[in-house]
Amino acid sequence: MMASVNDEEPDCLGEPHDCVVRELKPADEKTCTRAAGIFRALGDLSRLRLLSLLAKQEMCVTELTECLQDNLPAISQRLKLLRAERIVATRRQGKHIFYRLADSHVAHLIANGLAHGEEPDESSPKPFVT
Amino acid sequence: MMASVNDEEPDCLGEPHDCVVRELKPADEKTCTRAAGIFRALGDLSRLRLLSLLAKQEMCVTELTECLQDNLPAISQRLKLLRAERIVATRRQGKHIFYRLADSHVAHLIANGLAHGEEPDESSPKPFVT
DNA sequence: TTTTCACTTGACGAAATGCTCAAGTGTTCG
DNA sequence: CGAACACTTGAGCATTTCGTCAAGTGAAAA
Repeated sequence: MMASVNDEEPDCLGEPHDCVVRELKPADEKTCTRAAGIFRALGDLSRLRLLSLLAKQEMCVTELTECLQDNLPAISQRLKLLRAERIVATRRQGKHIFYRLADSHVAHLIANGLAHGEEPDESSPKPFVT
Repeated sequence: MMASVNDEEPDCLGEPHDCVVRELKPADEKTCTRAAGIFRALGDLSRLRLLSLLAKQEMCVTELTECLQDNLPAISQRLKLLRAERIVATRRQGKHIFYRLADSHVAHLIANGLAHGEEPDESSPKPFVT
């Protein structure tokens, strides 16, 4: 038995509903993979709090440690992941390594997500963020 | 002993660096939590592919099953999570339940993330993190 | 009412994730 | 040079998350 794809197909599978869209394809696989990677990296409370700081200004690891009231290796681990996803970029200055958001696109994404998070809980008018 | 917050403080902790930002705070906790929840929901390849379809048009579960070539309970589970995060909304019509993106803000966020995912890959291959 | 259909849900195992601790790197300063 | 400093990394763990399967729900047809 190899019911690999669909394990219990509805009878209406091949039939037209009100709108027929069987041939519609999801976005390109590589695009989705990359985008999902970014979203996943942003989808963690500790990392997002960190990024909300970097959205305001460049900071070094020690400063982040102070602002976030967390321990340094933990923060460094988060930064490592964010670096791997190219969400943040670094710059060394003397003994310190300064982190910043990698580009304006990422900054836009974060600002947008936080703006949505600010909205009153249930259904509400949607202010626009560009 | 309770070295709960910082386990190995750098000596420069209280000292000014080139820019002093010790008092800078991350974004509001509730805001971050909500935003991280949304990002986490978008940060999964299967769910993002599904959402890239709903970004194009409203679809019922069976149609999604066809377009995504996946089994129905798996898709229903993903929709359940997306519903919990209020990323999608539903409408019943006869036997079918149609799903759509919950609001334009979410649509904007998804479009934005996918647009970023489309950009030419700067340098390194895939980021893999442990 | 009973049956069918389209979909949802709970439970469980496998895999991925995040944190902590200890050790390691690369830079600067004495 | 060697020591101190700022940060990174690897390993081990507890927790979370995801897909699968079987059973359940509610609307509509019979």
